[in-house]
Amino acid sequence: MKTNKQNADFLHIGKKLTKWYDTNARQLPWRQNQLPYNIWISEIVLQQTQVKQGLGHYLRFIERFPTVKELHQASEDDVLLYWKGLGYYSRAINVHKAAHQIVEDFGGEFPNHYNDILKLKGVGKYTAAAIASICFDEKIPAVDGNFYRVLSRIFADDFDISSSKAFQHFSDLALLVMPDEKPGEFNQAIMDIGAEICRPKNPLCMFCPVNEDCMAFQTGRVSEFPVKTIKVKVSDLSLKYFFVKYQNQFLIKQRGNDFIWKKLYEFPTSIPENWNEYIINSKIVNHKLTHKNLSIEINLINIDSKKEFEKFASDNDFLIVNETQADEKSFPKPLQDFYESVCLS
DNA sequence: AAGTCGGGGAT
DNA sequence: ATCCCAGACTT
Repeated sequence: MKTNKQNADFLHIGKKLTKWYDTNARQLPWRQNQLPYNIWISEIVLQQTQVKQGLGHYLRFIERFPTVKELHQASEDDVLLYWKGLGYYSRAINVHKAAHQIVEDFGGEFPNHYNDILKLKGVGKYTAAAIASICFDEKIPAVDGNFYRVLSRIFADDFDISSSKAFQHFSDLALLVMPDEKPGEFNQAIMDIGAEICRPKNPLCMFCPVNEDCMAFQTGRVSEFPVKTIKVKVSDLSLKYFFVKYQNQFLIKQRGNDFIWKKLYEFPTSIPENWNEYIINSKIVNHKLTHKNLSIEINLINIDSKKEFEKFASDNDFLIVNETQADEKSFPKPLQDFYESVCLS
């Protein structure tokens, strides 16, 4: 940290942001109260997810699992079902595990200090800081992508946000700005400013409450920040599935806890040699993930022998389900789309 | 310290 | 097409 920054007083910036939040905060369901459980779920849902995308999942999740108790009692499959289509499925696995931690390690009471909150599965430094500041008034900056962007612009700071040291760097910077009072409101102010005003592209600097204090804006260099050197690499991946039907039933199996689509259900990836002649339809579905371009071949196959169908399922550990039963499982987006299109036709 | 994990939206 | 999003976990 540069000495001139340490000696200067930037607290007035934080106070302006907190004051702005008082009258400009977005009205969001988890902000109606400050229940740790609701704030926690909202934070997990919104990891790498925009409010617009996560809001519906949040509401359905809270309705199905209103408190830690219901989440603790639920099966992992049920939690995954309510995460279907949201992505980053380890979040669902971990949020379920964390509910068990809260019951077994914290007596069913949500931990009320940063260091304890940090022990929960799926809760890292950002999320622990967000919960601790919003629910328990702890003065810890919740440093995320919004912080990187807002602070890098306010200080015209070219520190590489793709560096593993960025978190520490911007945490130090945040403490120069963060007031002692209302830490939760300050953190949420950065979230809202980052989402609505200090946007990645086309920021609305004319509406920013701290544009007078923003070094990037004052020097006309807002578009130069934040600095990010590492680009995303995208690779190609081909997958092959067989949608094996016998009357109104078909076969599924749960994926492993590694690779993509953790613990979601999928169709068989191979069939017996002599079944090839029963394939009645084959289509290619292209599906884009953040780091992969998927090409998925899905073969539709009708089996008329109940005995063969059940033997294959039994020998290879597949689950036999009908449409209603499948609706209670979580499938990857492209497989869900295919399965729905087959059942509709 | 680097790699990996989804899906949707904006540009 | 490319980038970003209320990041965390594994190696």
